Amino acid sequence: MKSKPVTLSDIAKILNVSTVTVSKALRNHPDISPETTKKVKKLAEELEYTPNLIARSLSARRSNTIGVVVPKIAHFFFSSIIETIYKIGMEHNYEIILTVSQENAELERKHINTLLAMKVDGIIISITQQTNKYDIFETVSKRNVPIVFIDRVPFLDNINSVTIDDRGGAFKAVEHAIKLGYKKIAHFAGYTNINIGKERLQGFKDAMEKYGLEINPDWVIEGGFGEEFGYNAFMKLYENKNLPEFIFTVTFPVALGVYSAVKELGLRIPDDVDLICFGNAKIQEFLCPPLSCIDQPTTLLSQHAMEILFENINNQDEFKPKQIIIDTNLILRGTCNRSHN
Amino acid sequence: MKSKPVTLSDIAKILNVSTVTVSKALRNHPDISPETTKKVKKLAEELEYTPNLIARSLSARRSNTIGVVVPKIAHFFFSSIIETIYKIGMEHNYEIILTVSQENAELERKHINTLLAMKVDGIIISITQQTNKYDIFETVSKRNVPIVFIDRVPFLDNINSVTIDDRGGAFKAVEHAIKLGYKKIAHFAGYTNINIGKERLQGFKDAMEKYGLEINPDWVIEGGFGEEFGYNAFMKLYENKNLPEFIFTVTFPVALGVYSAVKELGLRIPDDVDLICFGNAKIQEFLCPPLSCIDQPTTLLSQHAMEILFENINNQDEFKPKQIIIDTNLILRGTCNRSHN
DNA sequence: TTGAAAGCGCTAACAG
DNA sequence: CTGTTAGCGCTTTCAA
Repeated sequence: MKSKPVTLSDIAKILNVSTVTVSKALRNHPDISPETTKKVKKLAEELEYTPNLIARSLSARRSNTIGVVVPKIAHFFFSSIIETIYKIGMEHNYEIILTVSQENAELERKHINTLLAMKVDGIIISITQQTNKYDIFETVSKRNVPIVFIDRVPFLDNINSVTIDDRGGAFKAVEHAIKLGYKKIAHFAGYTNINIGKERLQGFKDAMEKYGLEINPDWVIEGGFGEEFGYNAFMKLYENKNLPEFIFTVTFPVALGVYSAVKELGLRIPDDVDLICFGNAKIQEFLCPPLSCIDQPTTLLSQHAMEILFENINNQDEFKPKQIIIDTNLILRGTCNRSHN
Repeated sequence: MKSKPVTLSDIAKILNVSTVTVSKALRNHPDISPETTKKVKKLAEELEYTPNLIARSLSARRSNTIGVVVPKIAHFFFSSIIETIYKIGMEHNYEIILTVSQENAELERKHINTLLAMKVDGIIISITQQTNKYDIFETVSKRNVPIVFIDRVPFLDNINSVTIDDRGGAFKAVEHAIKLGYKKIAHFAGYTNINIGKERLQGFKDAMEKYGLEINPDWVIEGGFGEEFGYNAFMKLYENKNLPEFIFTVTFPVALGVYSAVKELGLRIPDDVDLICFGNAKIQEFLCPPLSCIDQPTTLLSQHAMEILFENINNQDEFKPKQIIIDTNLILRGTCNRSHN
């Protein structure tokens, strides 16, 4: 027995009131008397009425929906970011519409357009590693849709952004390595055309400079945020017989790639080469040896982003863009944790 | 300069045609002459027209949207399932509306209702570990919304489902352990009120029985699919001085919990206790020692689920529910991989 | 090949 | 407190 959904006017007819009354009653509008409200709600329940959110959005000009764009889902960092966004969204009665750019700027652009077309009330985005044209973001604000950038943000002023203190965090990591006695320090640097890559590289340089260590250009390698990059970069150094004593990697996956290469080559961490990465994941504790890292508080990141977004949504007019930078923590585990001479 | 979105009728007015013509032209409807179509499209582009998907959905009675409900996101298994669903959805021009039940049946129910209210064209769901009332699923089909269950499915006939061969996979794992010479074998079993728990337990029993090994009830422990469960279960056995030689865990996170406990207790894997888990994740290679497992092909899972869903969507009427069961592979790494006497 | 009419289900604004 | 009117932006008949 298939049935088509009951509507406001179905209820209205039965109760001999107007659809408006039903609509208001269902939304607890103070206009409506308690008895009427109760009557309406009772019947709605009996009839298993579900509001048509599409119709509601169209007429109310707000969808109670937030669009999210991330480069990837199955990823320690992003899946945790997303999870928090979902939780907070739910608490605020917002539905989340998540899209995945797959690190592809073209796709990212397409998703943003879709989100606009879906009339989301706001957008949270972490841009791809190749995003370098920013006009789509202008389209968004021309459309009056609040947007907040999170972690991976464009080089733009006057935007809402929540980022990690990438530079400071990187500095912390490298400084720690230096204090342990390491001198031949490499940085596997991701892509520096995007803020996180650029800033982390800068933090690395800051530390090297502060302690008067020379930066060997062969040991500052760009090329990605994923495992393959870490693997390849390490392999290349090995083949060139040019291994550093220590590596600071731009992300956890890159470090994983190093683990992979090291293992394959029969080397040992931290004896043959030691390392630390930017980005925390619980699983690091279980690695061999447990990987030390710079923690980026993902929950905080998402919380701030959502908070700003909601403020902006409810304040369209006189809202001034906010930039928040979140502090990092050095987490020491098996690597980067014993002195070296 | 904020602007409000241009609509069909804006374009229609300028071109001196009707909105219908514009609407059709934009959708390449054969009704419209090539020239008109071209003209319309050109102007639409110039004006940066974006269709209002909400309005479209309302009038077309289909949203081109698929609802997804999963228990968790930041989880090796689910994040990979989700990622594939997104990819496939995009290829078919469907938007995915993902919701997270947080292993909470009440929330799950709420999300399903929201998805119905959002008029999704179909639903893919992996149920929570506590879902035991199935009436909401009847509501879904009464509403004529195709639904396919994936991996964690209700005990119901005549539904679309794509599952892993949990029983067979568990059997494989335990059989392998037995052949290695293990006799004192435990199973950390999750919850058996749900198919994956029940079937994996059954597979464990099958193997034990086939090889004439006795099942020690103290070694078959229920209680969850997460790390804490694995940790606690192992700790309890240890305190009772009742450790098995080998543990088959119902999921990867449970195995991680065991690693955690083992490490804390100063024991060694696989010498003091060996193990294998159901569920594959690349990261297992990097554990200490690398964890062997039963691989569940997540991509296949999602692919089949999406395929069935699309078939069902495009075939509303004479569609017969399909059940697909996917085979598993034994993946041997550092654990469960050397003979024992 | 085009368009007029009607309506999807709901809500905002205003009047009673 | 309740209802009338109007319309959100689009698509689906169906007639011209």
